[in-house]
Amino acid sequence: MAQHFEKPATAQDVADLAGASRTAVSFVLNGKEHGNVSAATRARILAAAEELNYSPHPGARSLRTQRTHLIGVITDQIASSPFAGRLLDGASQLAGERGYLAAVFDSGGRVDRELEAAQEFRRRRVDGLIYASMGLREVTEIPAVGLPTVLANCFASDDALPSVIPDEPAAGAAAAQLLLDHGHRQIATITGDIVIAGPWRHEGFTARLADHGCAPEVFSLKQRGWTIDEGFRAATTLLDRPERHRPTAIFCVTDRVAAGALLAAARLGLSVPLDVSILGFDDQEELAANLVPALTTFALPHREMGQRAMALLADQLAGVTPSSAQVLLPSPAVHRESVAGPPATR
Amino acid sequence: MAQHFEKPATAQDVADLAGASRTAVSFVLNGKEHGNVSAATRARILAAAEELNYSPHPGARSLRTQRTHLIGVITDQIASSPFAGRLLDGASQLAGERGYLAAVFDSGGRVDRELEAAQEFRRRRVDGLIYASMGLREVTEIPAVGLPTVLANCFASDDALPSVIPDEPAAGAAAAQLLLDHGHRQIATITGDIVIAGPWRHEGFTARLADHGCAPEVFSLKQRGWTIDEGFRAATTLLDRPERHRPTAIFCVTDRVAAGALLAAARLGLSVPLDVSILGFDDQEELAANLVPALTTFALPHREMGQRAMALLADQLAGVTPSSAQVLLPSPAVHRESVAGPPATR
DNA sequence: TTGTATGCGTTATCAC
DNA sequence: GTGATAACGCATACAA
Repeated sequence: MAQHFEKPATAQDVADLAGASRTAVSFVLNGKEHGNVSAATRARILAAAEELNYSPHPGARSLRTQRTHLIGVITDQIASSPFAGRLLDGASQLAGERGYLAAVFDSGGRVDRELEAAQEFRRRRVDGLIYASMGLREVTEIPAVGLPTVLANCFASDDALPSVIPDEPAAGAAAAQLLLDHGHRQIATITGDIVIAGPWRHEGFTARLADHGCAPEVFSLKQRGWTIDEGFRAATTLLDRPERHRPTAIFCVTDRVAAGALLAAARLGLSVPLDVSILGFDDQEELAANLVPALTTFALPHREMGQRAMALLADQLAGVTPSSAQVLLPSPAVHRESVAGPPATR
Repeated sequence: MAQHFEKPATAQDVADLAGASRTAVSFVLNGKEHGNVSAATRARILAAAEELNYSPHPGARSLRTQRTHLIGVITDQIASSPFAGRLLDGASQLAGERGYLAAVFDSGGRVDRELEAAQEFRRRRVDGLIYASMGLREVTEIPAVGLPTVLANCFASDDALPSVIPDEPAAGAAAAQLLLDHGHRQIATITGDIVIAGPWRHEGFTARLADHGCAPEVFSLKQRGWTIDEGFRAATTLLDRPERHRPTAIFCVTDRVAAGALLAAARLGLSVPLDVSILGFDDQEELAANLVPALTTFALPHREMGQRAMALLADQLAGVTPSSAQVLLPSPAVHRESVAGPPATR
């Protein structure tokens, strides 16, 4: 079965080899033979197509059908984010399964390049657009209106466009539940409102705690945001106390912050998770898994967001109207070593 | 200047509006008006095209010209590598500048998916292929032979395909020079042959040192590879000695190894860079910049590799024969805090 | 200098 | 059941 890449075969070639008409070939290969074609010719056509390694010329097809089976993916910064690859990979993979090809254009967060991307994709006659963001955010100006568009990891203010985003409150609640299940009652959080996800996570977290008659001590980061350093300082404040006033568990809004908290605990001579449990969020590659102890955290569903967004778009292009404007995806827990029960003495 | 995305205009529309022929339109828009078209009609055509926001239908064009202006990029794992985004972004950006659109397919390192990708791209009638690897490596089986192909961050055994890779020996030499320039003479290296880049870097490093009558103490990693843990143990061996037998600088084959070395120094009560300088390699995102002290290292030219590979391919598609089969790119130093001069007492 | 005609490979309509 | 035939939008050889 040698691969020959010489000159691609045409439908006419297939028809000739099969002793049939182009019409028959087209019908068979597109599954439109509604009893229009005999089983015998059908078989011959299939065999001929296989033999010639035939695949229809996408240009010709798009000329006729007005569809390119191309999807444009516009991202901000996502190409240089540690999570980004997974989202893109999920989107690309699902595109393949549905007969589409995904082309990615990274805007680097610059609006002018987003517009440029949209125009380029329009020139290319893409069938639809996916607009993906590195961090969860609300998006106001979506370029390239007029093309079917789905938002991934971002959402439109007015829900004008379908979007798929992580269910942050649910993840916060799951985080609370995890700590409650381990028996913790004296719980602190290090949080912040630098990005939109922070408050949402926190809301779900405190709500679930409240369900169990518990209220966390809240340390709110007001700095520029999310750094290891800030986590270190915040955790030092929370932990540098007599044992009975010290939280037995800290939920950190971010793995970076959690890394700082781990450092702070070590600096104070506290063992994690024996003296205090530390729970992160994000499952940031190369960080969470390599800390000592390895960080228990929650993984944002980046790959799944890419997949679902593409699936939504493919459905829409197939004429299926989306059941809901917004898809919420769970962030599964990643159990590692930084969370255990509270100290026996408490 | 409202954006109207209704029905794309055709060349005929432009011709009608300009009061000219389709031929003239085609000539003007493709720069083929070799004195075939009057300046007046030329101006009218340009104005009409602008007015209608005209862009030629790529399907129709590809049908006619047998070129899709599409480039397929096949990667292994690259979508989930921290460096990957930069390479892809560089390739994608340069593709845009040259009138191409890059579509990425991640094989996840699995050969069957590489073949699948090549076939999909062939079906799509891409004009050429870029084959990009996450880590520098020799590549044996390139699928989709028959299409113009350029290798990025990998190379073919027989140099059958043009490739663009980092100049590892030169980078090693630059690392040596950096330490020499700071006045170091008692130098150690932590290296290994787990990936092909290691020995190449090391070779350049020792050669440059030899030029200055210097020979490093070599600690060769024989373990599975590249981890922080291994770096820690290796550096402990090198540093846990009386001062006069201790190297004043260590060149680590990898940032991960350097991170371990930093830890080891801290554990031994040695200050970096006051007591010992640590030099890394890779400029691994989220790691090198966030270590304490921030790591001085070398940045692999991922973006540039993507750009150059795409440029090479575009040249080749334009009929320019590549000047050399292999392009070597430098890895610039990233000066941070972990390298200084040797202690004054030495 | 401009216009006309043809073919690229498909799909789909419509007589046969 | 099957086989001509038109049309999609563009580039270009050739006629005017």
